[in-house]
Amino acid sequence: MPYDRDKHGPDRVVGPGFHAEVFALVRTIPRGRVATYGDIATALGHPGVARQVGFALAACPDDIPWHRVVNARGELSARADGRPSATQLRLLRAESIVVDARGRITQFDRLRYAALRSRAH
DNA sequence: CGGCTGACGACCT
DNA sequence: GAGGTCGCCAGCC
Repeated sequence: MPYDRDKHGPDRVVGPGFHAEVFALVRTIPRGRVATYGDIATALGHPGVARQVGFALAACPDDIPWHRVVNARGELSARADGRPSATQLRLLRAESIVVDARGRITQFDRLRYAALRSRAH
């Protein structure tokens, strides 16, 4: 899915090129591992803009492993319809990541990609 | 200009 | 654990 400003908003958050930086970082998350929106924001030097990271991922290209990004509680974030993405769930399970009935990733702490964890300060 | 809205999150009851 | 508050940024009334 190509970037569509009308549907996905500005390709500019906390400065020009924010979306591209988010995509580049998400691409580094290994198969079978996950990261949080906040981890991405903090790693880019902008702790606190986790929401904007989510916004950016809504517009990401197909070759970005966006499904490996979940919220800080290790759950698949809800979409506009109030429910998590079935596609995200399928892609995660395809990587042997276990998601329980409430949408939470089992062993989240262990699967969280260390290289992107809160390196702020 | 003012208020509302998000694939969020840290804090406080 | 379940709720509520507030900060975050840009777009759109």
